Amino acid sequence: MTQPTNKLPELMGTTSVPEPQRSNTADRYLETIYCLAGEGETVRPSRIAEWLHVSAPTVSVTLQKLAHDGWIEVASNRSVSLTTAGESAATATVRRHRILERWLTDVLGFDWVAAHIEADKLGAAMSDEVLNRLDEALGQPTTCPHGNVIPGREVTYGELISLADLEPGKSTIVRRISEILEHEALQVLYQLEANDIRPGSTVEVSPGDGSVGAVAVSVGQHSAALGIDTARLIWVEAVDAEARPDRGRRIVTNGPVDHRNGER
Amino acid sequence: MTQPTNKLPELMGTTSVPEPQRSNTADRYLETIYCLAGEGETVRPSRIAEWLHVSAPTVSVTLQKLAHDGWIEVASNRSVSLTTAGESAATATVRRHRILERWLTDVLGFDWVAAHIEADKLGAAMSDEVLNRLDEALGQPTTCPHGNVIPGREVTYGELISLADLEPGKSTIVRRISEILEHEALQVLYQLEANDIRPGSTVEVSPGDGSVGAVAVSVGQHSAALGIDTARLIWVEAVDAEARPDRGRRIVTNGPVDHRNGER
DNA sequence: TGTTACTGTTAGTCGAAACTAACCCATCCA
DNA sequence: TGGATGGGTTAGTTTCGACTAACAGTAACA
Repeated sequence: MTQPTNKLPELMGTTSVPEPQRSNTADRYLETIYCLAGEGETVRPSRIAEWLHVSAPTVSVTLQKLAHDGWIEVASNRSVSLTTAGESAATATVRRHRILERWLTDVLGFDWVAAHIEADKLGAAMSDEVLNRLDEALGQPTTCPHGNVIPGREVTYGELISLADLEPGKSTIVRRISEILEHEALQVLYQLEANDIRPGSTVEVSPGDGSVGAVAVSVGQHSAALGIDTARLIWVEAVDAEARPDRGRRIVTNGPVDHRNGER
Repeated sequence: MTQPTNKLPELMGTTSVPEPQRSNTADRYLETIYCLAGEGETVRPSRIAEWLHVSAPTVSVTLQKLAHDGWIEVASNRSVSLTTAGESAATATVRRHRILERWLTDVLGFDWVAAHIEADKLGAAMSDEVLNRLDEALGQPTTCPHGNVIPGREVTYGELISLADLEPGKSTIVRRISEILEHEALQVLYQLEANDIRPGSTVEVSPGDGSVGAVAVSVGQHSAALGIDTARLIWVEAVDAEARPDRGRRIVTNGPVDHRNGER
């Protein structure tokens, strides 16, 4: 919708420059850039196109506009990063999405996939005021249902490693499932939930040796085989914590950002 | 937003004709027509323009499209009415709006005006599934906060008359505040709520005789003066019920529609 | 070194939904 | 009877955000 008519002026906040108004579309792009960067990927136009299911030219033009309006910067190698303003806009949108997911799963009983889809739709339409009251009613949760930290909140746990790197035979706790699945493999996300592979679950990689491109994990009573690409997107507590007491408990304020991966 | 891309096909429901898809804009027009007709007004293009705060040509073109798609019919005297399909689409949208208003006021604590504005934004983005679960969580309310019946629900009470027609000195119960205020005088709506003139409140018209274009009413301890145009939009229980036992209790399924007003 | 593949941009188009300007037509009243 | 007045429509424009087609630059490889 594009009617500027029944738009109430939001007079609260600073008295400085009247922040250029972002469209819903702009918010979706900023959110995408934020999430991709948070997953440790180099953010390129092609990746954004894939993530948002739009064409490359569309991304190209939109990025120009976002750069012109001061939300992002495009480096000479075409990699995209958020400006300070862009970052703060993005965190607001991400926060919105994650709180909504919590509401949809915890209060209304939706599964992860449905909650993600609905949160996407609702996020664009919900005012900050409604969101804040919802947040309060939910008891100010710290993470989304898949364990991604809600910006502004803090979560305490040990160092995280990918499930793909977990030593077989040792059990540990699932902490976070990457947002990448939400955009590229919803059916996988659905199956993880159905197999009870979720934040807080205790998992163990079975010491089977013949696995090729897959890991066998057991969760509670049952077991499941995961593709290695999927396992890489599931983050669990490192089990050698007591061997390295210097690492100890760690406070995470914005998701376990890990830039070691570099590009894919 | 206008991307047809990430649109999930809704395969549930009947196997008949694939109902032409309505845009959010179409829904807003249908809702408007439904409400105006429900208030007993003749629905004309100019009225719709006023209600939605858009220009006359915009309405003209949109109505042509709606008529072409079979949602409405335009009579030779330019009055607009809903087809069966249009009616059912409109009731769905109105239901959505009223349930959302209930949630926003009862659960999140918003005032009537804020709730109306937010419900407008959210209604367009919320899927039926989310709405239904919300409805259930709310205990399937029968009316919106101002007493307008949620389509599909039933409410039982006596015959309604306008507060402007209430005999002075007799006290009665407020049942419904017209939707017209939501679109044309939000500040009045706000003041009514602040003065506790709301469904369920007991009111009495003070027998002052010198009033010109206004009525003085008392609600509980305090009193307030209402413009006659406002009083006409507040519906209360008729007090002569026992004098006419044949009228008795009445079941209202879709708001106390009253066509006697004709045009304004 | 030259072809191929990948990535990205430019140019042009489309549809939705709003707008203004200008015209059409009926009614009312002097 | 002949203007004003007001409601409605037609025509044409704008903005947003998507698209396709076509072109440009760089890297890989034969």
